[in-house]
Amino acid sequence: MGLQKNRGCGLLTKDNTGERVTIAGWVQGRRDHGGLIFLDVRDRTGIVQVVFDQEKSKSFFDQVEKIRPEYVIAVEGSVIPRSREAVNPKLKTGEIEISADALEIFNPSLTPPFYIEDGIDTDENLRLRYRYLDLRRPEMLELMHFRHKILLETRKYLDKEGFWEIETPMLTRSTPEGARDYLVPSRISPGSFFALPQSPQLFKQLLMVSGVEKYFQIARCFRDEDLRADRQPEFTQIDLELSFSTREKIMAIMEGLVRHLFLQVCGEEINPPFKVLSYQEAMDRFGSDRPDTRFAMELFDVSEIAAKCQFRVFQNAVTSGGVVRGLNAKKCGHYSRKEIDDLTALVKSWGAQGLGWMIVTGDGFKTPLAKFFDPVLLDQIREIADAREGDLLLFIAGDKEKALDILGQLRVHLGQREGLVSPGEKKFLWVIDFPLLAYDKEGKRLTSVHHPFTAPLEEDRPLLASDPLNVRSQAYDLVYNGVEVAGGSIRIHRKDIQEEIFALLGLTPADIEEKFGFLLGAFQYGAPPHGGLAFGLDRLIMLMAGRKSIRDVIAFPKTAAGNCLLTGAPAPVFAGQLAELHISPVLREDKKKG
RNA sequence: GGAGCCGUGGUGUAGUCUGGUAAACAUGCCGGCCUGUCAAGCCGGAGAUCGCGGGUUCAAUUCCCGUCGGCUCCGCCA
Repeated sequence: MGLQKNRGCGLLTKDNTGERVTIAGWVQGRRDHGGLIFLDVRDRTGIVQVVFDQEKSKSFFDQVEKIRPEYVIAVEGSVIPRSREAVNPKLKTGEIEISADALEIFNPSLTPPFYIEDGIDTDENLRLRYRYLDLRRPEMLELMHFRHKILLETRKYLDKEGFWEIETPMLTRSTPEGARDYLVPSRISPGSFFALPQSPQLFKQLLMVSGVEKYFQIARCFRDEDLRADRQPEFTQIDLELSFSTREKIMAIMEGLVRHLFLQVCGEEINPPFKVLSYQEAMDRFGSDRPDTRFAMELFDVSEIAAKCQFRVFQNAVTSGGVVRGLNAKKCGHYSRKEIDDLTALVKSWGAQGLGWMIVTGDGFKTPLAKFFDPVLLDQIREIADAREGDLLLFIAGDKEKALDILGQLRVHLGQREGLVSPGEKKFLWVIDFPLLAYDKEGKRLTSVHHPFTAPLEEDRPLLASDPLNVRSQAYDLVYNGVEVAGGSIRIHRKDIQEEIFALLGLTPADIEEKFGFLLGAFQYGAPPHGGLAFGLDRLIMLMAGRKSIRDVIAFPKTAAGNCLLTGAPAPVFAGQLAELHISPVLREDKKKG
């Protein structure tokens, strides 16, 4: 390599005027005037214009004429100011240009399949197949840089707080519960498999038993479930755990981390402590365990009033143990019948029986329900709903959990539709006191709401035996603008309680011994009280960067079908490889290819 | 596992509903001219069997069925 790059293209300014510099990068574009050729040269710092004059560049001007977009070149020259008319205010470096007197072409380039520039609207298929070109686009490179800064500042902050970064195995054992595992066959132990970790959960608890006291890891996690815009099969967590702490202390440290990241990486001030809501309150007020509190529109309960009205659907809901809850879509009284019908269809798609509605007018309510409510009841509704002229009240009747959930979704839908969220607004809050267990109707058994290692609230422990579904846990979720970005809990550190939980989850003593014997064993040798939390790093970065897809902040993401279009993974392997691993594929008839 | 949307020169789209000369526009690409452009300009040119397979029809980019790929959502994600 002849020419040695010594400057970033985008960093040159008129302060560099007169300097001899060597820049190197990719050709963004060319403007060929015959005897005068302009090239825009781009590297990760930005773009600078290089000018080649036929007279001055005689010895290599024929080379310059061959240069096309995305060629990789180096140019040596002097930084010269542009004349006033020639200044380009759109470029950071627009006040200067480089007058070239030496050129090296490192590599030509085919015409790229899409434009290497920001804001392209190209089939994602192509972007993923040519991911190396997609990442070359400045906005994508900047996202990678952004991600780097968040990782760096995370490490700085946690180090300062006394956390040690410790790596845990990627090849570990499959455990029941939770997501489907990615399995890795063992060559040395025929018929046995490793699993890729869904999270380093058990290892970090063992590190607490080991006396590490404060651990963290930027941990890659794997879950073999279907994908979403904000879900990839392999993803990264900021995972941490500490001993001798409390829920409140852990939450405070995390608030410090979030504040540090926003300040150092985005230059924005956010002010902990964050609001704390109990799960019950979050559900009652917002119909969600991850409420978006950037706008109000809180839910209200009209069950008692509904019980007294003549409308069968409402009456029946309440008498059969359910509820009638509602929300007030402020100033939406102008919605047409069709718009309300569309909302009805929407809530039906979420499982509602129907949608009750009342438009608040100057002299009462416009509603098909009018005949079922006497005026006293309507007045009560008006008060509970804080109904003013021009408002639209919406009601869902049914099972409490379902009604709340549907109203919660409806609330978010209306919030977006009505533009109630002001751009740039940031709302963090904690949700605590989750139920420890939930009933799985399909499997007809109890499952962990968080995970099986989550400690119950001390005061609820007696209920474990008598009323397990009403036991609350010492779990906490961090919610950012209606998205769960982190979750954690104080863990169980006693063998007997852990065994009790496993038993509630339907594991037999033999299962427990086989799958979790190592954990329970560790608890017998002085396990300290401990707890921790994990951030969904990709999701956090996505939100901080204002992106809609997690794929934008992952260098080499998978498609919705879990494929890598760049490498073609997953792919068949040679029969010999399978034989070595003592496995053979058994394809169902409908899954066979070719 | 289910639902919806999308697939037309390299790229982005139009055409498809209402079948009819095998396809239009922009940009990119190639060649020529051009010494102050930065979305350079002017002139010329090449480039698509309309994702793939089957069906209906005298005739299919267009209608039907299937399939593949991408995206979004539900289920799933302790």
